[in-house]
Amino acid sequence: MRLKEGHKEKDIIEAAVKVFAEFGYHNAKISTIAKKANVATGSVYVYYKNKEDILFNIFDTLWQDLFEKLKIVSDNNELQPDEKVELMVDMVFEVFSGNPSLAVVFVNEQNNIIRLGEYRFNDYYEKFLDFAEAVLKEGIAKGLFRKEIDLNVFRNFIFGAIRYLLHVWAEDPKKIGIKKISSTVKNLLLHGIMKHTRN
Amino acid sequence: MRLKEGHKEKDIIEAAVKVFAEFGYHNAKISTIAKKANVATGSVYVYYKNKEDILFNIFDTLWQDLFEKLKIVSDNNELQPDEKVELMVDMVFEVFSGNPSLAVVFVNEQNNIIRLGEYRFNDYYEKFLDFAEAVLKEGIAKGLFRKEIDLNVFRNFIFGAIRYLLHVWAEDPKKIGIKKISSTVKNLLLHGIMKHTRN
DNA sequence: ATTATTTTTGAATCAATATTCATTAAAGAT
DNA sequence: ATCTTTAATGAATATTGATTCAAAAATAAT
Repeated sequence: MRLKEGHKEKDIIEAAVKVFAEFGYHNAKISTIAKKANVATGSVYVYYKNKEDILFNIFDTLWQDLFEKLKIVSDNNELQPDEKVELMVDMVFEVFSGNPSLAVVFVNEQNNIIRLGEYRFNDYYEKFLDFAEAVLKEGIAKGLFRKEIDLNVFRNFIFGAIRYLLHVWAEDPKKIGIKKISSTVKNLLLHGIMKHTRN
Repeated sequence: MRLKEGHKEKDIIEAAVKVFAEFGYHNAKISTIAKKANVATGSVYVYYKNKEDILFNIFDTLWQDLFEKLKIVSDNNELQPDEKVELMVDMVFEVFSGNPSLAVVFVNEQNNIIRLGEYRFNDYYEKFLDFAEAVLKEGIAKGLFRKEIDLNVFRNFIFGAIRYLLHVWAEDPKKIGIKKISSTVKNLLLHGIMKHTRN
């Protein structure tokens, strides 16, 4: 018997994240990924069924990570809804903060993933938005948030805004600090841009 | 002499928008576009240099349209900054309201376009964000908007949120009305989600 | 009606690259 | 040391689809 040597499986995924981020899924060559992972082209197929399987793997891991962390915030009954919103925003940025390439892939390939027809990703994604919606609902129930906000629009609004800022940040992490981004997002989300003269 | 018959040029673009929206740029076949435009495959190359030229054309037209309309709002000195924000949001949704496929392409292929290395699109895009930034600045100068908001984060925040909602709407236009979306966006943007207890 | 010019056509070409697979290498078992 | 089993390799294969181009069709001019 011979054991698999090293961390090829992980090496390949990590290389793939970088290559997908740089070239985009469709322009990323398996041979480039293999080279970056210090592995032969054929070896990629020992560990993954095909190219899309690699992408799916990246997203699976990512979503699972996001959920796990989101759930901790969501389930914490000590927190007020507005604090939850803040922590959730922080959390998302935190997940990506060490890995800009992953953020780029997450944002850019979302639609590919859905088009490839793997329904589990729709589910992940729905579940994720449900968290956002639940917090808003809780805030409204507690009389803390304004009830005129449409829940469905809200959850996509926040998702879209964050997703995009993640992308902007990831394309050039030195340009704007992730701290500055997340604090502005939280601020905008809770209070909007206007000075408040009304109740 | 023989004249070009019909509106092949336009037919091809319109078919391409639909096909790109359905399959994504990379999975869209020229032959499919040709078929949908009632034209032979080769004819596509009479009117457009190649596949990316078609995509560029779509974006060129779109950005020009967006600018033109944005400028009218931006230049109107009768309007208060908050009114401008509202009108700008309306305007963007309006541009796409008759053509969901166009919205899908706009959102999904943005990164492709940038990766294809055509710098004019970066310029379009920067200029577009500058409008948003200018309005915020004006509002702050007039004491209407809060000055803590980071301009750079703001402009990407709003762009990302709208872009994404456009996408959600376009994927299933019957699901949420575009009116409901834009009014919620305006509301969220100006006032945030919290009831206001502070100044 | 014939000719000249331009458009349209779609099958053939060509390039790119994902995937396969026969071969080689390594590790453990005997 | 030899054998067995699994891992790793990368050149060869196969597919896909963008692009080309020689031929056909349409129109206008003569």
